Amino acid sequence: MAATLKDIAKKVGLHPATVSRALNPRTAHLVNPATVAKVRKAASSLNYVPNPMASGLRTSRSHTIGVVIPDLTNPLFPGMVRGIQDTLSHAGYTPLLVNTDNDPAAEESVIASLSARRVDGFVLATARREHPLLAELATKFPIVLINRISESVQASSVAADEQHGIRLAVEHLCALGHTQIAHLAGPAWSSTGHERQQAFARAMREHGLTPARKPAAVDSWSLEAATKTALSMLDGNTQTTALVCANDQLALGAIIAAKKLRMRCPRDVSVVGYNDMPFMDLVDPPLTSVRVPQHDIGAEAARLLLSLLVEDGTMPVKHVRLTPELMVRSSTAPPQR
Amino acid sequence: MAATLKDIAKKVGLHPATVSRALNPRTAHLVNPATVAKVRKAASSLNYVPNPMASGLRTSRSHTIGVVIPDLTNPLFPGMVRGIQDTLSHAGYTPLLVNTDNDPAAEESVIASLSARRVDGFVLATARREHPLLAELATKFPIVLINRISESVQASSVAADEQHGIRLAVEHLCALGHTQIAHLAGPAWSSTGHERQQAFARAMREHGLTPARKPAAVDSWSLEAATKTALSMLDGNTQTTALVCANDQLALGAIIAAKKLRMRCPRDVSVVGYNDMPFMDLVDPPLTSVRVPQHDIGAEAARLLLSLLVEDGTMPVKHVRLTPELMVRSSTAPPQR
DNA sequence: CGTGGTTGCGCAATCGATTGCGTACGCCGG
DNA sequence: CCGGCGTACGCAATCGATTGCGCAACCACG
Repeated sequence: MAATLKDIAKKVGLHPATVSRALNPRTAHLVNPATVAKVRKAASSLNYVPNPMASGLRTSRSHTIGVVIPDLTNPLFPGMVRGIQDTLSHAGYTPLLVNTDNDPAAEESVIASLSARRVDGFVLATARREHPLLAELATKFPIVLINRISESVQASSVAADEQHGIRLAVEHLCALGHTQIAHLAGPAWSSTGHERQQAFARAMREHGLTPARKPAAVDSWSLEAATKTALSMLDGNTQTTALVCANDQLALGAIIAAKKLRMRCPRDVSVVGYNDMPFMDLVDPPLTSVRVPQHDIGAEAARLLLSLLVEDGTMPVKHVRLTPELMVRSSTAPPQR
Repeated sequence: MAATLKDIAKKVGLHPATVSRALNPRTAHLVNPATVAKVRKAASSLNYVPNPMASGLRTSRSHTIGVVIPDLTNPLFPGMVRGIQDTLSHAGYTPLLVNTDNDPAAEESVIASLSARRVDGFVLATARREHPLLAELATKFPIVLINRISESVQASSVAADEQHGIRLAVEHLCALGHTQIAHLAGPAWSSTGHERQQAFARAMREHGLTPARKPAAVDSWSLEAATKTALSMLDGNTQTTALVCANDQLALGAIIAAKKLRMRCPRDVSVVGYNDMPFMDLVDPPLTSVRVPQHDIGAEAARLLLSLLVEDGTMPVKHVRLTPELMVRSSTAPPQR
């Protein structure tokens, strides 16, 4: 059905090998330019499309990249995925997307199946701060971590500048007049949770403030966990006037908790989120949030991985940090005293 | 590096062909059970993983499926994608996910690149009511349409029962006492837009009502377009007390338009959405919306496609309609008269 | 005219798995 | 003991593209 090199060869009266070289930009210089032109014309007239399985078999490169996401239905990730796809596809690579549901066992199995597919590399958004599985994976494949990073893994990464993002949030609250600010922290096993907590402590110090209370950390990035934790943070606590949350789900949970306690946001407590997921401008109240450049994170990660693939020599590990910005909305206001 | 059939063959003293047969469940019966066991043991001791490019080259089946989505950042789709993935991966297939940005030119190019990858079939969420490209694709590949369908394409499909969904919305509004109900319709080129509009007209007739005004249709599924259209619908129109919107983005746009006109939702106008995207319970006001079973739609589509792949004989075209349910929240209330 | 270097291209092996065909062997009944 | 049959397995071709090797033709130069 589909045309092959042999068909083209027959049509132009050349050997398939010559046709192969003529059609491959990297080897076309070995072939007479006039011949190349003839071959090109024949190829397009036959609607020739190279068979990636055949070339992959020979070269043992599949031109596919495994993209491992904890949960695609978390609106943070589709933007990154699109950034990855846009960049990879321009380079002739195809992403193979999988979910792990934040489950390490599922992660191991999807990584195994992607390896079985002979992907050329990985982009992973599932890193934990301690992550032996990825540490080992990094020894066998080119990999790039996104969003969540891991110092225990010897690999390049692309993420938001958490320090900067949290500082924007704290500065904003200070400028509004808040002094009693607390942090609703993400899970400590996640770099994002950990770094944002550290960043919060530092930003508060920089402003000469002490946190309104010790940070409370949720055990998962879910709205339900956040609601529970925020309830225990806010209950009977009239001091705290502002909450910096480690992501938007936590912020939404905090707002729900506040409502349950008959506190109003932002009147009684200001809340800042992180990530600025879609529609956060339409929730009640519209959420002030730190916007991370999702598409850029994905695109940059893909670019990094592509350069790893060409430089089979060990390119130095590179940690890219992209700058977030603060979207100020109505979940923050001056404290009512 | 990786073990091959030949390595196993050498280890157990058999021919690679025999090993291949022993390891393939479909042909294992041709081999002595004792031999099969021996081969299996050797395979696992060598960590043998079959090379999909080699087997694909020989069999000309890639065990990959193209999944074509208009826009992954639209929260409607990730749920479907996950349903597709969950089902396909259990069957040993890998989805290849691409976006089209609702752009027909982009669609053509991504379909071309998936064909170049030699996918075994397609799941498409990009159908228009007239869609020559897909009609032609259906003659060359097994395909299944999801969410949006197309009568001009000879292919199976899985979608929500729009008739039922819209009826739920209209019934709910009637039960609240509304009689002046209008429809904010989606683009007519989309089956979802078209069917929901038809369904609205019929549901109104069934309740002995006439629409408060002719349906106004947006030209794209975007919040911005919806805001503009809803503004012109509601401006100077004090009759209409309720709006059935063709999806959630349109509903959000309608709410924004109402606010701009100093109408309050639900006090002055009730609004019903469609799809029930994530976080629609947290927008202001919490949106009453028709929930479609996203995961099930994806899973069922994948199942349908898989059965198309085994029955290379022409399985009859099948149109599956899954039943939506209404999530009642606070964007609907009895009319204030 | 002979030598050396370059250019253009063909040959054939190779990647790993699959599969049609052939054959050896064992078992059975006659 | 022989013919017939079925089971278990090997052989070799095949899928389509890539690539090391080498041949032949060509040019230039001494």
